[in-house]
Amino acid sequence: MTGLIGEFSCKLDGKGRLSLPSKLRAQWPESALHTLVVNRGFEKCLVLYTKEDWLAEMEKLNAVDDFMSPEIRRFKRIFTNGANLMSIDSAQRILIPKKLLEYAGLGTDVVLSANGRKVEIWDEKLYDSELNVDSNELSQLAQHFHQQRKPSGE
Amino acid sequence: MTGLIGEFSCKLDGKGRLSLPSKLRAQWPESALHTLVVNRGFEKCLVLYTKEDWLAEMEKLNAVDDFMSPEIRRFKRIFTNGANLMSIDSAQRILIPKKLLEYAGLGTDVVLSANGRKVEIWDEKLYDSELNVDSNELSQLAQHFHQQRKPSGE
DNA sequence: GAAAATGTGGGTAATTGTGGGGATTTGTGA
DNA sequence: TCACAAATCCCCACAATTACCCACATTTTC
Repeated sequence: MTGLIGEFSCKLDGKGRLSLPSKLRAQWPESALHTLVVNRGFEKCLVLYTKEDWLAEMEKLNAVDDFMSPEIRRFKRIFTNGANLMSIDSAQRILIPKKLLEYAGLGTDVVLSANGRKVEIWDEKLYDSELNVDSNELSQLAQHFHQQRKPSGE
Repeated sequence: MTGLIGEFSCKLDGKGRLSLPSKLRAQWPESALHTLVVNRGFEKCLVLYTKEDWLAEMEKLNAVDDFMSPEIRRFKRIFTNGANLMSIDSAQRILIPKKLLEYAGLGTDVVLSANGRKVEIWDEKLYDSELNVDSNELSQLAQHFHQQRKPSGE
């Protein structure tokens, strides 16, 4: 449940429908497929969860009361963002809302990238350039990661 | 019941009527649709609840005694004041009172954003700018959230 | 290589969204 | 109390979107 794996190339048809690869579907329980949640990602991509996993994410947010401060409300809003419920049709596809298609700049060719409990949906070209690094940059990123990791480890 | 999900683009017609998207309606029991409550939001937006959920919000307020202070009384008054009971018409629309339209600056294009037990109603432009953050600001917000969360964890 | 399962595309019917006419109710001022 | 204007409600009509269905290409499995 917490270890989705896989990278898949798929096509979006003219109606904005995306068929979920069977190898991805197989990693979720049958029942979950009728209540999936898509949302904007922080980068120019979308994120796909089961409803259950999405609500679990939301739990964290709802632990803090709205009355608290404007910043809290804004933060929650930004996170909750464009979440949309959807279910797969008889051909194992989901219909992605227009607004989200635009947000992520999705064309015909897209890539699904599973990781943890979420699946990122990228336009293929953007995905390729996102993953395109030279070794210098990679080692810089690793260093940054290491520094950020320390404080919370204490 | 506690997990409304969805972001919807809708139009307000010239009469101030807003049709509720079917995917939102489907998340409430049929019976609730005839007793919805709209109110001013803390930001420049409106908030929509079922009557049941609204009453639950009121509970929070009533937990604090009126004797406490003038500010308490004023807050309660203002918060309670804007609340309007409404029901959907045969075309699945609600009629939003003029005063509230003005308060939230609602034009033709609005966005409904569901989260938890409430639905926020925003003018589309305001909504877009509310959600538009750069990464610096976002990390500040996240930090703020993190700090607020701690106390309740103890 | 054949059969099964999956991916892709599109047509059509049903549902939903949007707008507006006009009757009824409510509020206001003479 | 009446007349008038404004707001609200109840209809209907059309446009847009979505759900459902089928066909066929492609890939996988045996």
